[in-house]
Amino acid sequence: MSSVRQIANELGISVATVSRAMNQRSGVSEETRRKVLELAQRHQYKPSMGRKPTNIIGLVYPEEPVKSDLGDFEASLLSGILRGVYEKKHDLAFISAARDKHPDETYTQFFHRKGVSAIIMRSLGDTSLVERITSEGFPVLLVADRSEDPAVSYLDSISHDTSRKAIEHLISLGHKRIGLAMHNIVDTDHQDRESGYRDALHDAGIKVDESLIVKAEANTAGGEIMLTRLLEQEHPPTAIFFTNPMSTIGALHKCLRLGIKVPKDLSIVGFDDSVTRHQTFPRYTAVCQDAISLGVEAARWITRAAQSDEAMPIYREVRPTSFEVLETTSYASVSPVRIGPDGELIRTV
Amino acid sequence: MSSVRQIANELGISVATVSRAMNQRSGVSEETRRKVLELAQRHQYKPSMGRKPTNIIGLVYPEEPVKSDLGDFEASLLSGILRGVYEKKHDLAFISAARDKHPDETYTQFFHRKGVSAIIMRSLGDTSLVERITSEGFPVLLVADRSEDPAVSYLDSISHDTSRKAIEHLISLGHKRIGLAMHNIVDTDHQDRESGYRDALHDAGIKVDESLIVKAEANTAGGEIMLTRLLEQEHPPTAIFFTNPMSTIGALHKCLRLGIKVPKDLSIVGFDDSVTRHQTFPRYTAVCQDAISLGVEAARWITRAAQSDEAMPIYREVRPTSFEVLETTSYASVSPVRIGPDGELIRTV
DNA sequence: TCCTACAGCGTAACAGTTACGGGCCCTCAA
DNA sequence: TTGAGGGCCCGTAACTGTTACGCTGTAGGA
Repeated sequence: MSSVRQIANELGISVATVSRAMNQRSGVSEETRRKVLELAQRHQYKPSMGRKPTNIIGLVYPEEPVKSDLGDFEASLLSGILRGVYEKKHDLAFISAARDKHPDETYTQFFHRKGVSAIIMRSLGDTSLVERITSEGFPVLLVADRSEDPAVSYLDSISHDTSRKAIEHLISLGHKRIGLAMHNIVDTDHQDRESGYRDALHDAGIKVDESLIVKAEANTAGGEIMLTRLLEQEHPPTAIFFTNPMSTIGALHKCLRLGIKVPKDLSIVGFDDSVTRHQTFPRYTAVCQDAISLGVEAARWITRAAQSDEAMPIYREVRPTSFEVLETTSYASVSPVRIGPDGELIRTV
Repeated sequence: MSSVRQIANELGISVATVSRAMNQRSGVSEETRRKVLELAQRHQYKPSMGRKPTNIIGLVYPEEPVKSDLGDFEASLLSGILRGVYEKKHDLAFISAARDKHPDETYTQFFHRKGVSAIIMRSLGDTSLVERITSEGFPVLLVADRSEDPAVSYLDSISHDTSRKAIEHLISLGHKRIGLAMHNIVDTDHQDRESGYRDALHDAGIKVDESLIVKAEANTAGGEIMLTRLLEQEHPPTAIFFTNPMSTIGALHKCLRLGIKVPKDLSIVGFDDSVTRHQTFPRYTAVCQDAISLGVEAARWITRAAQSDEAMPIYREVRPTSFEVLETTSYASVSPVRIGPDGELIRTV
């Protein structure tokens, strides 16, 4: 209905100018460009490229560039997304949201210019971008996070109940001082895990000791740091819940290096996005989410949204996680270990 | 120069028919379609989509669908490729080579139809596809493998010399019976590592014992299997070279579980694509390749190839790997351990 | 005053795609 | 036998967006 020529007529300019304005080419005054983009937005203009429909799904990260090392979670999620997208005969393109978007053009215009008909978004803690894109009416699915905005569709996994179950498991083994080692970037997932931790302790009548909650980066170094920080305390915990796979790995290796026997001296509950829990020594008890199936499901929904012409109903799903007991949790130690000022191991009597 | 209308004229048909034939739409007889595609290939026809240049780089895997779990190497490689592609203001799309390519259309036509101007390919052991695409003149770079075909451009890392250095390191520590644990899918990388192993032993005057060379899948289970198979022998090795990160991890954990002291009882040299060697206990001595920088470099070259109009000169580079001594190699044990029929540990005197 | 340079824009020709309709052939019923 | 329908194949023409080329006006300097 609305074409380049229509916009040109309405503004009393030529189609060439409109096209130039749309594609960030030179030879257009800033004022004309702004008017064109503004009118295009009002008309919900979609370039239809000789009418040929495109079937590319975009995968958008807010950061630029994508952080150098795709973690285990991102890799598993991507595997799942690829599988789902291929199943529906679409392709997948990585799109950088920040790189070459013109400030005056809307995200809708930007994605159309890239030939992308719908996107899957990661938030990494900041959901403002997905809310803005949703408000433009462009089909977008937030994956592995949630948004307060009631218009945003998302697919997340919920770890509150399972985290709570994990802490209850520890309490049932006699643990009373339980540490919580979290990612220092707060998203809803980590809030979930923290509230599960607090609820379990509260219901068991154990007062939360804020000094037992530590935060660091979600990598092996962060795991070592958090373990050390917790065990250097005068009254160290007898069990720790790590909310991230990499920090769990780092902590387990630090224990091996220091001579801390897991689970005899210290019980550890970790988090797993795929099969990492089976690849450590000892295999760790974990709250598990299935990142692959999360990706598959996200891809299935977004391909449907890309194909349907009218707007999809808002979609919100939180998938349950599971709790798997392996080899790193046991009865609370009667003589908890702590780390001395020189890094040596001290057994409290 | 050659347009849809030109092809239509030459065949005495209409542009609509040509367009339909190109895009796998119905309403064209098979014979006409074949004639159109054949002539388009002869004319080196490139659809130029209203003259608008596309700048999407394709990432192509021969298998369909992409194997469910992107390994550490694939994830690191992808990180690097993304970084390089973004740096050059291009986008990256995953393309499935097998999914919806029409048998009669060439790969060049297929990629143009997808809006992809150049591709990076993974081989997974079979280089026939990249050779075929190269022969069509489409810009393609094979990454992390090599091809015999002199027309194929590739970027690989060579591990022969470094593998040899690793074995020489073991020999200098007094090891004489050294096991080789390989991936059961043979590509040039693994051939490299095997020949480095053989050359080092040969030059040291040690006869290769074929029973010390075992193969399995490149995952943790494969590592455990290979370790077991080697140590069950009557004259077990005192050191093992694992040519894959995941099998190295599996073997190290199996050692912890069995009570085999590394490196006192058994020395292990592993392989690393990123930073895995620092995330095990003990940290393992390894032949290291940098998958991220491999990806960055591949992306830089292919974006240049995508932008230049004429064909690029053939590009071939093999990047060196490095050898890093960490905590899993030491002097050859005087009383090598072996695994008994019931899985128990036996110390040979 | 005249010349040059450049930014901004329009005309027209180009690219590829598709709605519509028209032959052609086959089938089936009157 | 003939007419009606229907499906396949294809062409005409109208549509999409893009760009080479040239025009106009303005600013600056010789």
